[in-house]
Order: sequence, then C-alpha cells, then structure tokens
Amino acid sequence: MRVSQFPLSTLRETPADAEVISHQLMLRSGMIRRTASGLYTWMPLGVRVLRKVEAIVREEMNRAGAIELLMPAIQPAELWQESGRWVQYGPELLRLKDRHGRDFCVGPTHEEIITDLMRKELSSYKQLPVNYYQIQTKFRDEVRPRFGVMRSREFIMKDAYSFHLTPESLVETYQGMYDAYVRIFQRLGLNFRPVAADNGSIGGTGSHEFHVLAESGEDDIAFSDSSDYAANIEMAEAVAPRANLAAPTEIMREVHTPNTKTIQALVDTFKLPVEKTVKTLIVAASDQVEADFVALLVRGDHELNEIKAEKQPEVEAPLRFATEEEIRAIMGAGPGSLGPVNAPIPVIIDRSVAVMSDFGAGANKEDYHYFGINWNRDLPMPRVADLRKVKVGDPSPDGKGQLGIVCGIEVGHVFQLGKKYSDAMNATVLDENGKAQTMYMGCYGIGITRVVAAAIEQNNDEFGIRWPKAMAPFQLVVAPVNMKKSQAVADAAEYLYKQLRDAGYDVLLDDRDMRLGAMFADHELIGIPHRLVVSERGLQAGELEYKARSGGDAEKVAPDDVLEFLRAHV
RNA sequence: CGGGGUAUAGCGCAGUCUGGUAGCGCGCCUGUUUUGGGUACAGGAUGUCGGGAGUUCGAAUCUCUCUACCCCGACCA
Repeated sequence: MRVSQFPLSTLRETPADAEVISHQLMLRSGMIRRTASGLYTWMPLGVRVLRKVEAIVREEMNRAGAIELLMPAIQPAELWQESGRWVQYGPELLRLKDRHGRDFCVGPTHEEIITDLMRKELSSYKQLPVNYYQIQTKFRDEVRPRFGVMRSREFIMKDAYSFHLTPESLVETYQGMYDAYVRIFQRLGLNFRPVAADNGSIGGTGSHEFHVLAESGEDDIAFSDSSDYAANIEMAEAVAPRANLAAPTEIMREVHTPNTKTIQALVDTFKLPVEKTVKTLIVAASDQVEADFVALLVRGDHELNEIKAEKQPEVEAPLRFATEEEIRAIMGAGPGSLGPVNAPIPVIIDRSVAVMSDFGAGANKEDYHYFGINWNRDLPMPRVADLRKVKVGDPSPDGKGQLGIVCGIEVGHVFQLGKKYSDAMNATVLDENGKAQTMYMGCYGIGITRVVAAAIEQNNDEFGIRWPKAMAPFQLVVAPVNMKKSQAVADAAEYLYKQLRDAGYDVLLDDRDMRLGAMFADHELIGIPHRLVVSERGLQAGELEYKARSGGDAEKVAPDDVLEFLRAHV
C-alpha cells in the first residue's frame, strides 16, 4: 500500500475528550472516529487491525472445531420473552418496533437466537455436540460509554455457543474453547491471564474470564508470580496462615485509650504492632441468626472482602454495614472502640485473626481497649472464615509463589451455561432411549474491538502504538528520503517495495513528499513494527537502514541481503 | 438516573466577567526554501461562536429554553 493512496489521517494533538491512552492513540493514529456517544467509525487503518484479529480468532475457532454462521443483529422480542430476558435485561437492551408495530431488539448477545435455531435443527443426540460461532456487531446501550471502543455501545464480538447431551461433553468443549482462547491471545502477542470467575446467578460448573493485563484495566486481578493461578480479586482465596496459634505471654488488661479511633492511632500511640490489632466491623445479620447484627474481624492491616463477607450464612445479602447509631445501640460503644470480648452478637473472624495471640481490640466501652487478648483463654474462638481481600505478597492459593495484583481488561469469557436457556426455550433432543433431553449449553465470547484497544493499552510509548506483530496494520514501512527529488532513491524505494510485496509482506510505502522526521513520527504513532529507510546517502554506501519500532539501534543492510535479513527479523 | 463541567475554524484553545469589526497555535492550500527526527519565510482559504427564543440601537458575551458531549458516582451476563 502506498501512503499516497491510503488515508493516514493522523492527528498531532490529542483530542480533549479522550481519557485513556488507547482511546487517544486510536484517535490520533486515525484508526477510529467518533460518530456519536459510544459509536465509532473504523477508519481504514483501524479496519486492517480488526481484520488481523478476526483472522486469528477465526483460524483458531475453526481449528477447535467450531463452525461459523451469522445470525441477525436485529432480534424478535418473542424469543427474548420466551427466555425471560425481555423483562430481565433492562434498559441496556435497545428495543425498537418495526413498521407493523412488532417488538424487536438490537442483539447484545445471541443465546436466544441460537437456542431457537438449534431446537429446530437438532433432533437427535447423534447430532451432538455442536459448536457454532459468529463474528458480528452487537449493541449494548451502556449507561455511560467511555474509554473509546473499550466500553462502547456498539462493538464487534466473536460469540460461540455449544450444545451437548451431557455435562461431560460440555466440559470437554469448554476445555477446548479455553485452550483455543489461550492460543488466540498468545498468537496476538498479548500479556494475558485466564482468570477464574464467578458464575453469578446462573450457577453451573465453570467460567473463566480472559484478561489482558494493563495499568488502566477496570478489574483487579490477583495472580501468582510463579504459576498460572489468577483470579478476580473478589474471588481470590486468602489462604490460612501456616503459623499455629502461639501461646499467650501477656495477661489481658483494659487500657484507657482516648482519641484512639483508628488502627493507625492505636499503632502510633501505644506502639502496638499492626499485626497485633484487629478491625471489628458490624454488618446486618441474616435470618439464620437470632441477633440483628454480626461482627466481622480482620487483622488491622487487612481489608474486608465484601463478596466473601456476603457469602457467610450469618450475613445478610446484600451486605449492609450498621450505622453508627445501630452500633452504639447494640455494642454500647462507637466505632473505634469495638472488639470481640464481651460482644453481644455473633462474631466471625478471618483466618489470620484466628492465629493471633496477645492482640489488642476495642473493649466495647468508649475510649477503652483490651490489650493482650488471647483466644480460648479470654474468650472462646469464634467461627473462622476467609473474609479478607488478598494483598500483594500473600501466598498463592495453589501453593506456588506469591500473589501480585494487576489491572485487567476483560477481553474474553468462556462460560458453562448449563440448561438456563435450553430449559426456558425447550431445546431438546432425543437420547438413545428415545426420551427428550434438554441440551446443555456453553457460550464463549471474545470482544474483538476491545482486544484492539486492550493491545494498545498494553503496548505503547511516548511516540505512539507499538503493535505486537500479529496485529500491526502493516508489517513494515519503506521510508524514502527525498523521493521526489532523487530519482535514484525513488527507483530503489519502488524496487524494494515491489520486492517486499512479492515476498508476501504487508508493506507500506511512504511516498509522501514530507520531511523524514514527520514521516517517522507518523510511522511510530501508528506503530508499524519495522522500518526501512532508503536514502541517497545510504545508496551510495550500498546500504539500507533498518530499525525496529520496539527499540534498539538502526542497522545497515545491503539491498541484496534485505529479504534474508527480514526473514530473520520480521 | 444523581452531581459537576464543556460547546468558538479540521484539532487544541483564548475571547464571555465589563455587549461594540471573530482571534491564537497546529493543521490545510499556493509559492520559495529546507532535506536523517514534526524546517524557515511569504501569501491564502475556512466559522450559522451547538440549536431556538428573548433583552438591546447592537449579543460569542446578558436571560430563558432545548440539544449534544465529557468527567465523578450509581448501574453492569
């Protein structure tokens, strides 16, 4: 491709309303233009990247045995009413009427359509399992679209749906999709993690999110520094400390602690190590217990994980913290003076608290703490549970290495749906006994457009985008110096361009009459991984100049050796 | 949906308080110049000042209203 025939609409200045780096760079490099809130036009440069991602996804889906089809973007309300989601989905579902007044929606996902299709197409277990996918534009009417195509309303998604007679078959396909996803993101050249995810209300046996790791990610991921373990921070288990409960060495005593309402104050004023302090949090109780409230204890330097707290049978879901008035009424003291000793309500303690000895906590008496508290001596050991958020440096739950925490951008999701939709929509096949069996389903999504943004989020520098090679809109660029003035340079550049194209490279010839610096700035902004400079000076010395976008010094290459050189570098 | 903000040339912004000829930088066009990191000089084009209504001799500027967009929050299989 010649730049003179390709719209390279780069921007020198950063548009004011772009917040995150990928959004800024996509606008500046001319990959996308905003059409309306959450709606973007993909410019030719951006489309080239999209197509490269799609091609890899398609290849790997095909390799994994999935079959491509294409379903309508506009879907009839009847199917959504049948699954129950017409009511359930809320305003994110864009609804519309046709000229006859019939209800439709713009598909945010395609479970209904595929389930309807499959119940008509499939009649026998012998036809199973099947796995169909499509790459298609979807629409979710986000409350607040932001970050460019990272959280847009219209987006391109690869979605796949599998159907099975048995859960075992579902698990097998699920694993196949999981493996395919790993290959896809590896081939794309992204730093990613499969992350154990919550199944939410659907239940079922398994769900993994695939996250691209980047500083601007919206989700916090806990990962092991020496194994594959990764989980959403809400899900990550804080493993029980290995240490046993140490024997008491102090007696329990009541201490007057005025103006000591925070852990920090306790540590500063009374020189108590923070590991010897506990936080006492009062939350509303469920009907499982007689009391109205429950006290949750975590170590002073730990934070409560609200999801874990909510899962305790004694705790009301959704989690609700007691107000200060409620706390005073029930505990007889305000926040900052609370503790487990003589607590009038049930107490649940975190695993780390269970191994603490000689520790300090509020006395449930205003401005007093107990120091030197010991379980089993001063009070019975309460119920122990995993209550806290994991933190950096915690041991990994799989026993290998330590946890780090990074931000992730969710770009893929594999999900064992089970029978949620097939039940609701009566999608059955006959088994070998001639009995109708509801099929098990799985669904597997990849946000194609989001992958593009996530890749930039992860791969950029002060000059612009640094595409992984599989995603770059062009593999290499030929930059002639003064092509319009020097016939020798023009000839050499044209020859090189032809030579590279014939060799199968996706190459861009920058035939604009521009200063070299400006050209370079463009090439770096749009992130072309490899650059070859043709100059009068170089030609006289019998050399071209090669430089990689990823860094390193420029190298001289003889024109005759260029193909061989590129085979080794590109 | 709640709170805050913005809207002036393709992009980034000033001008609005205190009403009086529509501005700057970058980009764009023409020419000369320069040619290994956004060259310099000269000339030029481009605006319903987001829309509507009002006040006024006169509105980008004051008032009312509508719209769009951005940020924070809530929401999010």
